[in-house]
Amino acid sequence: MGRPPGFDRREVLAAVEREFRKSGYDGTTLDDISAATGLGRGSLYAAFGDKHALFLAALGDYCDQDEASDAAALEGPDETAMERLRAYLIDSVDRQLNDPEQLACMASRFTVELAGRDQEATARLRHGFDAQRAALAGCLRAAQRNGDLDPAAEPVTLATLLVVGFRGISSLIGIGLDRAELVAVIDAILAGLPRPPGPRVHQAATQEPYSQV
Amino acid sequence: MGRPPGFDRREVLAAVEREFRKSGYDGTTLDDISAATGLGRGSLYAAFGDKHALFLAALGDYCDQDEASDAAALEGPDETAMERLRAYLIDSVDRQLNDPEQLACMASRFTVELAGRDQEATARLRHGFDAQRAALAGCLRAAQRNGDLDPAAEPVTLATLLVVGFRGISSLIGIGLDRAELVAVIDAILAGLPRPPGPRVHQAATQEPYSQV
DNA sequence: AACGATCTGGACTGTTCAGTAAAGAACCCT
DNA sequence: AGGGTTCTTTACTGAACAGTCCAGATCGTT
Repeated sequence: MGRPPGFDRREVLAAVEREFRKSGYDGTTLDDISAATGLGRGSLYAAFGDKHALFLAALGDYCDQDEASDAAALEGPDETAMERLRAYLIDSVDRQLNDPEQLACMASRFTVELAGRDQEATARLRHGFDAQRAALAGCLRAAQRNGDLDPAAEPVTLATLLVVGFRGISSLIGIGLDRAELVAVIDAILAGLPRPPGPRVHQAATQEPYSQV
Repeated sequence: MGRPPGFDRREVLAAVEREFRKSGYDGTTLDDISAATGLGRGSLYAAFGDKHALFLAALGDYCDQDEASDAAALEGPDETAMERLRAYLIDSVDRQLNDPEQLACMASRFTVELAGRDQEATARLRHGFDAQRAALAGCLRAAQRNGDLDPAAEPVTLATLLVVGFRGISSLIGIGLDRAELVAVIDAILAGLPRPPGPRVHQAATQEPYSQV
């Protein structure tokens, strides 16, 4: 038994992830990572391998956490499914807006940057997309059971629509859309989800959002 | 009067744009650009300035064309406004899917990559966003005049929603969503736009899309 | 307390990068 | 047809890059 590592793997990967997220894959140098983590290049290579392996480790760690937190945020009783959906979207906007540098999430950024170029990263991102969509579809099914959503609607298509909205919003925050506009878009998306047919008259333009902030 | 340039500026900028779009700003080298355009580094520097200026020129040229083609595609009689809207979204998907490398559009890519880092590029991208949104809002107002859309709805918010969808779809093509899924999402977005209140009963989940492919 | 295995960090290497400069080729005008 | 101006290409430069290596520090074990 020799000397144990003097760093926490999760903490290091979080710092690495942030660097990559800030400057992109090509724009991040090992010196940047070394400065951000406080580890020398030798330590980084010994612990994680080369730059690409280090990136994949950070991406994997990020996706794991993201998938778990998405599932947790969208899990719950059928009665509040629509509220969870709205809170999930608003929260993701707020998290990015409150970020000191308003960086887009790892998934939004690297889906665009690495598609068709880094197969391993793309595969991991695809898995993350499937997980996010599945969590959203589960929440939509709960809403259907509660009578908030048309039971004839296809949950996976609507979940894909929500991920599309999520990614689109995440990328557009970068050019300076403000919170009020984004919240209005989120409410317009949710207002457009198909309501169940029945006695309640649908008046999309004037209806109340599912919950207020 | 000396020797005139032996290249067409638009053609060169189109090749430059494609290189940047493929590999990103940091990932594109002047050698790549030199090979793609057939021009030496010296000619490029003399004609456009340094790498950043060259990028801005290519971005500006791309945005100019994009803004013009968006405006043209969405202009037309009120009666077919909804059809133009759908055709516009479907066309943009098809253009990207038929691209030999399925590259995301310039705007989608660099909005994410350069936000908070390149102010000049971000300003140009913001201008492009505003133009795209304005063109969509104009088309939505036409749909309102034709009675296809709730006159109480706010066209700019809905136009923002459509840009969000546009950008989200563009980025998600990269991880392998197929055309059928994307068309279903587009139809779900359009089906969710608020219909005018009135005798016609709204049954979102089962209604027909505005036109079939 | 001393040993040995492991971690650590800075120096080193070959490569590639953006940008420059100068020599040579091509073209318009007179 | 020739002169002058502009374009084009090649070779060059200093900096920055990813990745390697090794001497020294650190800690669990015996």
